[in-house]
Amino acid sequence: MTGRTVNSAPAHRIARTMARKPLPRTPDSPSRDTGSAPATLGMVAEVAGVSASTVSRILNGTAAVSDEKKQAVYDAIARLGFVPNPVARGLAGGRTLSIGVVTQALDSPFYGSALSGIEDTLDRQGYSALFVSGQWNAAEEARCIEVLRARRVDGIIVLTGRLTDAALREVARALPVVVTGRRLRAPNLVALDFDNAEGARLATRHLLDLGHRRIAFITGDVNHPDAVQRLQGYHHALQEAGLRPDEVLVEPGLFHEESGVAAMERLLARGTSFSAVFAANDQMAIGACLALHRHGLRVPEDCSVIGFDDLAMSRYCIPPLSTVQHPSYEIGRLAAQAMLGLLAGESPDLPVPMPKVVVRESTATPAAR
Amino acid sequence: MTGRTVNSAPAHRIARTMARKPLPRTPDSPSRDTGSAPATLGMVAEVAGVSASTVSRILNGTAAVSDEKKQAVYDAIARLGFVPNPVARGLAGGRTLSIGVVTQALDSPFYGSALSGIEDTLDRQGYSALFVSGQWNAAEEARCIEVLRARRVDGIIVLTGRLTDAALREVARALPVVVTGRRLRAPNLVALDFDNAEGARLATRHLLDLGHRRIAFITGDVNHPDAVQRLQGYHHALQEAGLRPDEVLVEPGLFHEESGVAAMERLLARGTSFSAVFAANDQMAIGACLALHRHGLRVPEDCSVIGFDDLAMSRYCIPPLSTVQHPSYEIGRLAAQAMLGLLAGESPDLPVPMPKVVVRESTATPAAR
DNA sequence: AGACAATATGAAAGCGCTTTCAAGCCGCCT
DNA sequence: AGGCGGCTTGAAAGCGCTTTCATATTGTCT
Repeated sequence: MTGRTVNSAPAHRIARTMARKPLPRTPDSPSRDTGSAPATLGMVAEVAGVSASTVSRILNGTAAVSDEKKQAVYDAIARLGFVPNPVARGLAGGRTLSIGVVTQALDSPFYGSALSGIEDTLDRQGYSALFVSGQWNAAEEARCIEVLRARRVDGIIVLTGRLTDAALREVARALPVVVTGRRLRAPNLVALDFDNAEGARLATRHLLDLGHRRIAFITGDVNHPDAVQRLQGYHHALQEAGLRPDEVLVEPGLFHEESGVAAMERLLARGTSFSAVFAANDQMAIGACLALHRHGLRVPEDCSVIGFDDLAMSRYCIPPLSTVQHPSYEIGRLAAQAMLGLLAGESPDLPVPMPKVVVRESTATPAAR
Repeated sequence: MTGRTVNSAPAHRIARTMARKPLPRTPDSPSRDTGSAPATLGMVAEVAGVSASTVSRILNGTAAVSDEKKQAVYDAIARLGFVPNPVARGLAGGRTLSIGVVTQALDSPFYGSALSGIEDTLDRQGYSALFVSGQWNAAEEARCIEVLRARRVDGIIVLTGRLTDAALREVARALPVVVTGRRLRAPNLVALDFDNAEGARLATRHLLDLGHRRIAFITGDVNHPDAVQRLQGYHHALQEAGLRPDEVLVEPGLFHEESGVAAMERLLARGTSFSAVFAANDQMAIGACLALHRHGLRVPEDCSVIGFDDLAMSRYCIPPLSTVQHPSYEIGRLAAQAMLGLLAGESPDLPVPMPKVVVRESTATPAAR
């Protein structure tokens, strides 16, 4: 009866079909709580001796209900162990109590903690997060958003991402949107922009203050807005100090460790001197440290290194990495809060923390020569 | 009309209520594709001149349909940009094409990549993953599972976790379950057990082979099954080598970097000699390295260090960390595959990769004294 | 040629919940 | 005392889709 064969169906269709009613569940002992089919609102109504509408009203607080019935309903709910079905709720009410989150990678140390911040905040309000990763790719991101919309999420949080502002605005016409890592004004959308340029300026400034003059910079992926802002901050600090940026000291990176070692290798191979390097994120800074180490150069004695992001692990590098605090967990939390605000019909205006440099042991006064 | 005030409603209720129809969406230009209400199956049916049932059948391949109508329907789908609503699908069909994943933390380098493996695999089959984190806490995990069941996921993947086997079996009575990090047989459940003890034995063995005799061990959180298995493996290797485990060399840790430095500090403070240390995971190994560094001890010259997990970053430590390969992405992938298998009514039996030691630069022959 | 089995299709009944809509009740006003 | 407004409540109509069930069409067999 269940194992109907469907020849023309694609593979996963067959799977779905066969999976139907996977457990014929023994239909004995009618009202056991675990194992038996979950209670429905209708069952609660019946047990409580009221109508479904009343139960719904009590659940949602959408209308006044007499205390007497309220009590009866609560009792019935407890007795049946009833939990409202969010799927049905989503269909009927148009809300699913779930928020889509477009991230770039689930396994990135930076985004990971932002996701954590989002989850914690949302969960507290009964919302669930649906994470999908865009793999640093605009097309993929667009697909993610389609998936999320298809799943009828109540709102979408985009962590940085490569979509155009216009695309985001378009999405916001249908759904509240919170986006990090860019400045953008649009109805039904809030942008949480972390001041990357300022952070980069501070990092460079820290190096300058220590007395460094030849400061190399390892950029992030230049397709990524954060990367260009950080480069600007680096330039800005240099100019403030009356230094002329030297293109020879700027090496492209891709935001991951390997690109950090590669960039440092190139810097070293080139033979230009520098006494410090600023990497556009901690992962590349760590890679750069390793490359220096391989060349017998000590950090910070022979070369100071500063990163960006202040990943949890940066505190445990050898030597512990000086870096710029980029509070990802906090940013995740703020993004989630902003979303909750939007959902509540407000136009939240949350203060994004300012970057701060965290001085640890990878930066020092340049060696006197 | 929309801004009805509901005094008795709790805060987030109000939010929900006010959020209704957040965009009165300009009801102009009737059938634009973006922005206007998404197409429904009914609309497709109408445009194609067939019944809804037929469209559904085509979509699901649940019955033969004439090529002619099929074509008409495909055309209509394309024209309207129709995407089936998974919420409605979930309600009607009992399936939501979503899989719940109970993890311990979203921001852990180890779990992060497992999640990545799960997402990649599931996504390819049209499933979405719903990640919730149990924060290393059985009660919280149980709550997570409740949330997932309430959301009517089609199955649940539990990454390790602290739930009892019995609890898991119980969950498996209602939903297919895949669990990692334990050995367990039950209907409708597959357990993917990585051989932690063997991995630990190999790591210890590696140190022994190098000539180390006094090998310290930093355990993981002893409430965590992985931790005890790894301790067993350590003991096992010692015994194989005819060495008597010395309790003085075993220090408890909590699986994170800070606990690694603390454990190493205690080891050092104690004054007992050892020429190598095996930490139950890479994060603690990294912490241990830092503590050694702070005491002016070099790795591996003064003390060899080996970790466990082979995190992406371990390759970039200074020195690059020798460790045991624990392919988390692959494990995530396998877990997802197992779930798909279960959903297809099979009893998948997937081979979990065996641990392998990865020798890098943090382990070496003990210094001759 | 008539009967019977396939085959293709549509109508309709849900899935579990929200939300009008309308009705029943009560108390208060003039 | 009659009527009107406010409160509580239930019936019923969906939300968008799947899945019987029944009906029409065709083909096949004797």
